[in-house]
Order: sequence, then structure tokens, then C-alpha cells
Amino acid sequence: MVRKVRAVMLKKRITLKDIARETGVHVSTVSRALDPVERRSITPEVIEKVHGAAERLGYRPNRIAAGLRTNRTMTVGVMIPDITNVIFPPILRGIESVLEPLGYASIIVNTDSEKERESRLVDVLRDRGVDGIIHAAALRSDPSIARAAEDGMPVVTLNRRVERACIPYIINDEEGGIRQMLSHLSDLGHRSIAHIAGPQNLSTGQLRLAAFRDCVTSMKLSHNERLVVTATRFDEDEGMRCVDALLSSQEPFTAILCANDRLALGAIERLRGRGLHCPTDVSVSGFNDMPFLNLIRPKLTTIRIEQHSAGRTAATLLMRLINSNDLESVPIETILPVELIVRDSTGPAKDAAPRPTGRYSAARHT
Amino acid sequence: MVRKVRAVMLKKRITLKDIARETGVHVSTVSRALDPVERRSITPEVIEKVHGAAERLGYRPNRIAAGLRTNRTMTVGVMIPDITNVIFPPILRGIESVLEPLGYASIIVNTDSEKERESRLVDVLRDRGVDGIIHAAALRSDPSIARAAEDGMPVVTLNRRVERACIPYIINDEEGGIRQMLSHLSDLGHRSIAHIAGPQNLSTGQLRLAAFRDCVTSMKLSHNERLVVTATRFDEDEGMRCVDALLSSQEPFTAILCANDRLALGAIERLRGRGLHCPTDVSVSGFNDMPFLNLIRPKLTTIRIEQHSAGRTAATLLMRLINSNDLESVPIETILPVELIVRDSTGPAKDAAPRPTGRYSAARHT
DNA sequence: GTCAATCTCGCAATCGATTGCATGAAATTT
DNA sequence: AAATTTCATGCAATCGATTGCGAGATTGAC
Repeated sequence: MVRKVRAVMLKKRITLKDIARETGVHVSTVSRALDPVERRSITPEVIEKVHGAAERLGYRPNRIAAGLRTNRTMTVGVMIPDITNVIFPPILRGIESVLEPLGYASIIVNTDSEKERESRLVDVLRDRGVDGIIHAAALRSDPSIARAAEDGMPVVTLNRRVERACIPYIINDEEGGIRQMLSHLSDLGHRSIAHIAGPQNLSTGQLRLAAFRDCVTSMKLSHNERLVVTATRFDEDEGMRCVDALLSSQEPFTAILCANDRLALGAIERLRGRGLHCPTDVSVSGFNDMPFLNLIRPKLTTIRIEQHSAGRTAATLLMRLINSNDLESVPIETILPVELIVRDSTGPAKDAAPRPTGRYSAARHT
Repeated sequence: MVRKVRAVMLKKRITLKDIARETGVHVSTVSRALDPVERRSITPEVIEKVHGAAERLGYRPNRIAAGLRTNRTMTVGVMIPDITNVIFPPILRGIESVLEPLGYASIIVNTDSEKERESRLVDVLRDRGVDGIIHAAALRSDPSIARAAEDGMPVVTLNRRVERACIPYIINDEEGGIRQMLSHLSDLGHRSIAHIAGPQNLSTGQLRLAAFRDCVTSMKLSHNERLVVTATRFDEDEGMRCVDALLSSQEPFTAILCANDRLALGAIERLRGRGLHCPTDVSVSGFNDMPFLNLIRPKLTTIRIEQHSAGRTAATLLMRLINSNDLESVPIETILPVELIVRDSTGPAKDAAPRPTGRYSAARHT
């Protein structure tokens, strides 16, 4: 059955003018009486009268009009690659948790990690007069956001830093995470550790790979570039493909450190398909600690990133940029701590040599 | 290390007035020359000149100012319970896929299914002058959104319908989904089927329970109210608790139809903890087909809801409400089809009912 | 009791774009 | 050629709130 909607007349909006007429004072007085700051210079009884009338008439301030005059919309733009990626919703809730109490709303846009889409969206946000932008889209090179910042738009970036630009950035301690994971694996006796790296056009992919290389050498693990394969996307399919590549390279390894959880899940799945059990045959680790990981077997050992607090931090910094009279106080760099979460996907190296200088463990595959 | 941000002067914005000065025509002419509709009544050479100047100066229209005059912000509000719930991001992308090409942006708010928060957020959206609201927050009774609709605000609801209000709603074919699942289970030989129902203050929870009761009787399965337990939240913990309740009731059953996937996942987990294997001992089914289900063992048999297209549909209807001159054409009710996805968590009914403790031997119901 | 300082509030401009109406010129008709 | 229509553009009001400035009114000081 299909019923119809009837047309409805929009109810007239109550404005300052209505309150002014009602109370007999001028609209500017009404405006001041309603403004918690300007209120100081208004007689208590006028304030009383105005508030009474406002209440009675159901006055709601028109933010659009105020925004036109003050050039502030109380709106911020939030750019992310893709909201369906589970790591972003907690970030958004974190952002919201500081913005909403302050009366700010956010406009969220998905860039899909496409360069031109991203720069078009920056313009969309600017056209809408957002007071600032939180940029969590992971594309590394990005002229449009830098230009916006140069033009005076308050901007902070999350998980990424724009080179040569003076834009505050919040990043997670990627390197620390990689190091913790490597020493965890090392403690379990692993010496030949493979890495499934993330896309290199994303900063997380790049940072984690660089950290992997650094730590492997500084920890005196066997460093073999053939144990590094790079995924083109952060997803399970790529995790599978990279495992195939690792196995067919014939290089022996006893563990795979993956650049994120989804790669790790794909890797484990494919290992299983090839008759290799995790963690008995190969240990696999992830990164991010995304939701639902506790439901997937084996439970993944990973690095937890506090997405919610990253969002909070980004929003807090942006507020300081927007409202603070001394911008000098806003730190350019903020590094958030990460945490090693040991679960079931990592275990003792199967053929680990008793001494680090021993021979490599034998390959079990093929 | 902590470097500092330097203060930056906001670059002056180019306005219609600047273009008018540059081209020597009046600002109203500039406005018309730039408006694709009004453009008809302007000389081609003036249009040329104006567009040239606009291009050269880098003019970007001020939507705030336009919005004040036209009373349209090209913004819609989207209300959801919680963005971290994986079913909502696809809905949002669906909405965005319709809205963005039309020049609309959306403000997303999370209600956390709290009544007063929800009604406060309706006000927030109205204050911001959104042109319409898509309401996907599942609280069943809700005066504030109905009031907004009465005041002339275009509103559509998703996954829920506001009683007694003339608000177009989009729902999924919950009953059809339940029926499909029940006949699937019935085909597998199950006759005693338990139901873990969702929270009854959410419409999905309520609708699915009602459908379960209807279908069970109409399909002549054994109807036993003691095989129905109600969860207080849609999560794994509640799924576990409900399984405990079912098992301790001593009622025999061979399958559990759960009101959503998370309840099902919790149920399977707890069954396993009690020594019952899914699907060998008990079949379990979910609802929603949320992401990552393919990574969790056993792969869950469920009902797929097309979240993305639900979002698209909602947005399309809202656009019709906002822009159509005859609102009569907007259907009040839209029911979207669902699809049975058979995977590994359902199998042939075992002759014996589950016996967690082995203390009783259950007869099979007919 | 006069003058200055202070306080409260109104006036009017302003933010930038839109739009009904008016005007003068060009095009068309008679 | 005069009259009328059409057309392109300018004028000015408007949306609703904010805010610098100034006018009265009130208070206080000497």
C-alpha cells in the first residue's frame, strides 16, 4: 500500500525581532541580553524580560545568520578515507566527544584515498565555511590541504603529516609499536621475520615499513629484503596474495609481522589454506587492534591504537587553533602511545635456534 | 620536540562585489550570470566576462550568505544510534552517494539510543538549519522528530517508523527475512527452534520477535515461549547470557535464530564453551550480514540487509521531499528486500536436543 | 549643585548573496 | 515612424544576528 504525504507549511521561525517587539526593547539589546558575554552591560530586569520572552516564544537562534556576521559556523570538517573502515568510527566518536559539548558540529567526508576527490572535498568544506579541518585521510602528498592551511584555515592532521607545512599533526607511535612487536616475536625465538607492508602511498604503510627495517637491523635479526612484500591495499585479499608471494619466494621464515590487522587475517587464512597452522607453524601479528578481533580465531596478537583518544586529541588541538589567542601554544607534533596486545596468533618459533647466531630455521612450506 | 605554529592572517575572501567591481557590472548581474538558471536572461558576453573574472579571482560562493537569503543550507542531518556499529557506515556511504553529487553535505549525529539526547540533537540540527533529516536511530517512541516533521521539516526514517506520524519510512523486510530463515531451518529438519530476541525498545528487535512468533505458528513448528529469550543489548555478551538462559531452562531445541549477528556470535561462543558445537549440535543463525562475518568461524548463516541501498533510498526520498513540488508522489512506506545467506552455522538437525550437562535426555518435538 | 565618569541601551551598518521591481534600450509590430 | 513588447541590467530590500558608536540617563566626586 502506498499512502501519500501531505504538503505542510513551514512554521514561522521566531527571530530576535519578534522578541524585541514583544519586550519593547531594541533587537540589539535582545541580542546582547541573550549573549552570555555581552550580558554584563545589560540591566538584570531587561535580561529577565528578554529571557522570559525568548523562552515563551520558543526562540532558537539562527546560526546561519550569526555565522554570516561573525564568520564562524561552529562547524568543522573531518576528512577520512572511508567510514566503512572500522578504525575510523571510534576516531569520529572521539572527535565528537570534545566538539559537541562546545557546540560544534562536524561534516564528515570520505576521500576514498583519491587525490582529486580529496582536493575537491577540501574546497567543499571551505565553501561551507567550516571553522577548521581535521584531516585523517592518509594520502601522503597533498597540496590542497596545505594551501588551505596557508590561507589561514585551522587544520590538524591525524595519522599523517604534511611535509614542509606548519600543520600540527597527531600520529601514533608506529615505530614503537613495530619495535614492541618485533621484540615480542624475538622473545618467542623468531629470527626470520617476514613483513607484509601496507600501501606505500599511505603514511602508515610507509612508516611501519621503515620502522620494520630499522628495528630488524638494530635488533640484530636476520634482515632479508626478500621477506618484505608490499600490499597494494589494506585488506584480506592482499594479505593472502602477499602470503603466496612469501611462500613462493622459498625464503624461510617463522613469523609474519603484518602492517595491519586485515592483512594479518588474510595471511592467516591463506596460510591455513596452504596447510600451515597459526601460530604452531607460523606466528602472525597485526596492527591497529580493530573491533571484533576477539571473535576471530586464532585471536590476533596486535598493536592497539587508541583511536578514540586520537580523535579527542585532534579535536582538542583544533579547538586550540581556532579559539586560542596564542597559537604558539599548539604543539606541531603529538605522538600517541600504542600498546602491545598479545593473544593467540603468536607463539614460540617452531625450529628456533637456541642462540641468535644459529642457522635459520628450515622452511616448512611447499 | 615541540615546535610552534605561527599565527596566520586569514586571506580575504572573494565576493560577488569584487567581481562586480572588476567587471563593471552590478553585483546582482554577477549573481545572475553565475546562476545556471537565471543565466538565461543575461547577455552571453557579460556571462563570459563575469565567468572570466570569477575564474581569475578564484571566486567561491559563500553558501552561508546564500543560505541566509534562500533559507536552504544544502545540508541534511543524519541521526544514527552509534557510528561504531558496523551496520551504519555503509548506510552513510549510501546516503552520501546520493547527496554529494547534488551538492548536499550531511551532519551526522549519534544518539546512543538515548531519548533525551536524541531530542536535543533534533534541535541541534534544526538550529543549524538543515534542509531535512534522515533518522536512522532506532528508538521507537519519539516525539521530537515527529514535532519537527509537523513543523514542516522534511524527514524520512530508516529501519523504523514513527507511529501516528505521516513520515515516510524505509524498512527492511524483517518478516520476510525471519520467514526465510525459519523455512531454511525447517528444511534442515529443525522443529524446536529457539529465538534470542533483540531489545524490545528498538524496532528491529520488536519486529523480528513478532515475525518469529507469527511464522513459527504459521509454519506449524513447535511454539514454546520458553524458547524465546530477550537480550537487553545487541551484543555478544547478551548472546552468551541468553544461551545460558536457554540451556538452563531445560527446554530442548536444535537451533537458535538470533535477532542479529552479534547475538549469534556470542551464542556460538558460549555454546562452544558449554561443549556444544555449531552446527553439529546446534544450528545458529544471525541477521544483518555485517562485515567481517566471512572471517569468523563457523561462517554465519544470516539474512543480508542491503545497508548501502537502504541509505541511497532514504536519501533519494528525502531529496524528493525537499525538492519535489508534489510531495504527493513520495511513498509513505518502502520495504526493501532481504536475502538469505546460507553459510556454515546451520546444518541438519541432530535427533537429540542439546545436552550440556548430560543430565537429561530430551525428546525431539514435532 | 555642577561636572565628569559610568552605565544602559538604541541606531544603523554590516556580513554576502538573492530577487522583485524598475528602467532604459533594443527589437518587434502595426 | 509610432507604439508596444522584449530584453538586459541596475536598484534596493531582504534574510537574522552582531557590534562599533553615540546619546541619554544615572551615579559619584568635589
